[in-house]
Amino acid sequence: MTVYEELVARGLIAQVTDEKEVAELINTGKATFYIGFDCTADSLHVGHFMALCLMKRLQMAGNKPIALIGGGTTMVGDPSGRTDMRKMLTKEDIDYNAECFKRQMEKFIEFGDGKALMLNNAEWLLSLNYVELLREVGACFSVNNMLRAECYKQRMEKGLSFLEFNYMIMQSYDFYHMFQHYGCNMQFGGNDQWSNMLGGTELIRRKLGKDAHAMTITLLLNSEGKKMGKTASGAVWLDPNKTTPYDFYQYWRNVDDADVIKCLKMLTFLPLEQIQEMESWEGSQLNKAKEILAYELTALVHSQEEAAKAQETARGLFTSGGDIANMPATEVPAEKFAEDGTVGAIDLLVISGLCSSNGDARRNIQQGGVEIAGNKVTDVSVRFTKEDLAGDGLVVKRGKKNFHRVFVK
RNA sequence: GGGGGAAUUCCCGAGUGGCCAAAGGGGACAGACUGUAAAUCUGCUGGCGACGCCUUCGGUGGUUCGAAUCCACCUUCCCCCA
Repeated sequence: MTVYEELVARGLIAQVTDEKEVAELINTGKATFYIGFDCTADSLHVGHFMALCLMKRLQMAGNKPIALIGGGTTMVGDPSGRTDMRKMLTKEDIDYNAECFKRQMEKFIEFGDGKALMLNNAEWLLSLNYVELLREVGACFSVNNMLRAECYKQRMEKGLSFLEFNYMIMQSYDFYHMFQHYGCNMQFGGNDQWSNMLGGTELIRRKLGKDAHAMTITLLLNSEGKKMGKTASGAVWLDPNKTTPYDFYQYWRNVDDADVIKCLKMLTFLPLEQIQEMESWEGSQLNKAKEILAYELTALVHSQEEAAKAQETARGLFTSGGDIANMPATEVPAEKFAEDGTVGAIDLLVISGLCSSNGDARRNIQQGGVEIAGNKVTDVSVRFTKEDLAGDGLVVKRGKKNFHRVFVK
């Protein structure tokens, strides 16, 4: 099976400019391709992870990846897939974010020995001269065509600033620039980037009369058509300080039945044959597949060790007995104890972060959703002593899946 | 540049002087049922030392006993004309 065939089989490919040529290039290791990452946050998330995996797959096949950090494009802000304008980030924020991205990427892609490049488009975009750019590049773009692009269409109702309108031009210029200076002949990106990417191939054709290629990665959507990797509280981050390995593991452990196989194919490096075998699994058997998915991804993003820890903790909590050593834990500060040396159940819920306020904690208790040390708490006014919290402390549980250990030293 | 309209709690969206912590829906959360799944049903959804108090309806001032609601100015967005 060729690399390209494998990508197709895994469901990773959404659109390509010219299937035959793209397949030929990447199968023979002749592609120098780039994927752009705009630094809108201080950590990469699952969406980026997919892109990094793709880079890795292609790198293993002998192609040369360029990870492009969008220090320049982030100054403009990509309107694709957005219904409103992004918050404008300061130069300092962007630089900081770019630094964070860089560190995280180095864990996934091997950059030594010219095996891969990491570039920052701030390098060439920020010094562009406006009028010069308009004449050089602007003349190659048709506003009529741009307005027809999917990424702008949905903004026609809510409004689109001129700043954002230029995003496509910036991204196209990136490709044009790297085509000339780094021999970059292909661009990959999320499917929502398609029109921006075509802007680049078109620009290269017009300015240089040469062919460049583009390929988009299928967006990872769940069975309800929503982007995966998002929780109520935001994205699932790769930075362990923003999303702990345990939470990361749990996110994948909890995907819908309908999405497990797709995730395994698209996100893990497990051989396809092995995944195909799992496809025949049904009902509660799928739980096994979810565990594999969660373990594999946690191992890839964090480490084998972290994955094993998360798995052990989860098994302990959800099945029997349980190893509470790796459960998220918080020390109860001395000032939280009343004069009689006790803390209330409500305080413990808030201190542990399981509930956002006293009211929230009260509500959860009243609805029968709280357990402390294995006993259901039904009385809002239950209190605990320092002795109760000594040693390993107490395991506080909110709902079915949220555990936290609280203790005193 | 001229004219018209909009901004409400996590989101959508009612509310046009007291009955408003603010209808309804979505989402989230909790319970039952389950497989750490889905579907369904139920509850719940600003904060607090909680029959009370405090903060909230784009911002700042004002009118009033009383303002999400009225007035002025400002900010942002939409639509029409240029």
